[in-house]
Amino acid sequence: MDKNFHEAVLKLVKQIPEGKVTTYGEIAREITGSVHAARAVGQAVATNPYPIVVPCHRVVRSDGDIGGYSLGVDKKIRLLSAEGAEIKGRKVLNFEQRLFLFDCI
DNA sequence: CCCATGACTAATT
DNA sequence: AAATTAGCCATGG
Repeated sequence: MDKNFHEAVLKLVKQIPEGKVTTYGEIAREITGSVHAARAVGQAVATNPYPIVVPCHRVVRSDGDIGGYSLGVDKKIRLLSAEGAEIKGRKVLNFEQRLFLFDCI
């Protein structure tokens, strides 16, 4: 198995500071260089790594939508709210402002 | 190698 | 603003 991709994703996700979020596209661009690899990124985290150990709940969609979560979207919203991120329905408020970008993409 | 699937994205209608 | 289409990538059967 080539865990390289999976591991790379987890590594980046772990770097997301509390209260901040990032998008699947950014992670994809950081690893593969293609923003369209976002699906692959989704697959990587969807296989349920270590919940909470890896803050996968800080990964949202490019348009500010929550996206999904292994433990349920509700749990994701809960966690984000607990970190100070306001959630409206399925969207993150001021999401672009809380967006955490990796070192010079 | 081919096919189907998914926590995606961008563009179009 | 919501729904559809098309593109792109890794994984598993």
